[in-house]
Amino acid sequence: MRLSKLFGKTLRQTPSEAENISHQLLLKAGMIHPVAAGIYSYLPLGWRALRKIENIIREEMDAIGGQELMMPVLQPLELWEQTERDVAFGQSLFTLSDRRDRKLVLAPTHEEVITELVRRNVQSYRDLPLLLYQIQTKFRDEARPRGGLMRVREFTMKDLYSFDTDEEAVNTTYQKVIGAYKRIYERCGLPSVVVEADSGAIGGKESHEFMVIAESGEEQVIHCSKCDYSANAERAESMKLPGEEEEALPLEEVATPGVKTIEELANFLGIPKSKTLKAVFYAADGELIFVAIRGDLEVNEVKLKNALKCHDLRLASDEEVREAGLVAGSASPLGIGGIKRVADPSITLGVNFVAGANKPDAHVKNVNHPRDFAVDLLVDIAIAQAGEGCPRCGSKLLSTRGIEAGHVFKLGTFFSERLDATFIDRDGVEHPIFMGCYGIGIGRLLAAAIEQNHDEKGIIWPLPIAPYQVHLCPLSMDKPEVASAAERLYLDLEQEGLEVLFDDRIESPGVKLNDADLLGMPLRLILSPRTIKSQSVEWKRRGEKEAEIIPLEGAAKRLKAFFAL
RNA sequence: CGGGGCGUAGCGCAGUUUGGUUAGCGCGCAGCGUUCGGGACGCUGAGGUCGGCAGUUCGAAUCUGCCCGCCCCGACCA
Repeated sequence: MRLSKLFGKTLRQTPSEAENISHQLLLKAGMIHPVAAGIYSYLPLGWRALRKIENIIREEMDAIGGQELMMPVLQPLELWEQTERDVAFGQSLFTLSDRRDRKLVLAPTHEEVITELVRRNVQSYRDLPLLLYQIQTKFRDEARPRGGLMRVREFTMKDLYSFDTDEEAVNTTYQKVIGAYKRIYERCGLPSVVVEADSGAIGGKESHEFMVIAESGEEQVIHCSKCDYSANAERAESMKLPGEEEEALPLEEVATPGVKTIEELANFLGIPKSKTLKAVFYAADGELIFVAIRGDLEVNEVKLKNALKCHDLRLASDEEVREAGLVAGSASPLGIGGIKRVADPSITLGVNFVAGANKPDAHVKNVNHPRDFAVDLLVDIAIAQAGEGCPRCGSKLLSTRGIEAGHVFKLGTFFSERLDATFIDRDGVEHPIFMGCYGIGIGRLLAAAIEQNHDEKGIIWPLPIAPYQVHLCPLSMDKPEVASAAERLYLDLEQEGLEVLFDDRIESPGVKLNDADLLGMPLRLILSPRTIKSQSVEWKRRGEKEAEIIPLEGAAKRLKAFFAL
């Protein structure tokens, strides 16, 4: 490809709208163009990189027996109502009507359609196991798209669906896919870690995410300093620090004028926050819920949502709390009734807690569970924090940030039961099919690859996903001897089947070299009057400091051999 | 959805506080010439509904109201 003809221009200044590095570099290099919030066009270079990633994914999916197919973006809303996932996705689901006023959705994912498809085509255990995948555009009306390609509303995703006869077979498939995913990230130049994850709106039993560890990542990962436990913070468990051991004392009311927060309470009474009980009110699908947790801990809303099995969860407003006859700021599990009470097990770690008195300006000392109050649900709803104990081995937990580059789920029979996808086993008995699903956001993977592979000058493409392998960069293209040598070398390289970006522009060296660094192809070849004189060409790998001079004669063959490795 | 910031040429910005000729600058773009191993220089030139609508005013990029869009933090998010 001749750079002079390439659609898409590099920018000298970084567009001010971009905050994170992959976003800045993709814009600056002319690889993407914004259309609206979270909606991008891919220009030729960006598109080539994206397609390279797709092909790597295809190869790895095919290698484990996956079969590629294609399903529509446009789907009847009815199908989503059957699994109630129209509710689960809520506002993130793009909906529209056709000319007959039929309700349609722009698919955010394809479990419904594929389950329906498999239902029609699988009858027997002999048809299983089955691995089907597609690379397709998906739509999600994200509340806040961000970070360039990191979180967008229209994106390309590879999703693989697995169909097995039983739990055990699913486990085998699951491990096989995890293996393929590891190879994919590795080939894309991305070190990834597998972490336990929440399964969110998709439901299902078990789920793991592939995280690329990066400061710019949206996700918080909690991992053990000793063993291999690691989990997304929204899912992570931990051993909380224990409270003090002491004799349980009788209840005692204390006046606490003006004290509203846990912070103020601890200061006012001169006790640690871990000696208090925090009370929080939530509205779960509209129902007011009382939540208690030890004062030094925070509520993990994902866990709480899962525990309550609700779709919509938010903090209750002061008004809602007041209407229920309760006092925010001095609420207490003591004597509270007519409302669902949920508590974190941390309320049993320690004794003689200080809790609210359910009236203003007062608290109660020496509160103990279950002596003084009962709860309806005692379940882990606490955020795990660095410094706490690993749930497996007890060692110290650490925290880091990561980009979610892939997500795999064991779905069980959620979809197959609702959409009636069954098979007949060896003994003639009908069972629902066991499913798994496995997704990779390709644009996000592209962005993650840049986040991990760049320097202050620009992108450093990992070879397998680079838009072109070679950046042929002749300086002084207006000199006939340079131009003709460059043209010849370009032809030779293309003839060897190499992917070459040929900067045939007549531009100053500074411009050409800086563009080469910005665009970031793995190998840069320089021709100039100097190298022509010695019948040589300069060879430099992007990301390495040292250049090498090789003879012009046979250079194309040598490159071919280099890339064949 | 809550909080904050921003919207003036393809990109980066000034001008808005205190309304007043033809709205500026740098980069980029076009032409000519000189340069040529890390974003060269000179000359000439093109390019703008000042996000939109309405209002105030003799006069609005500038003041007022409403709306739209984009970015960031949070909530949210397979």
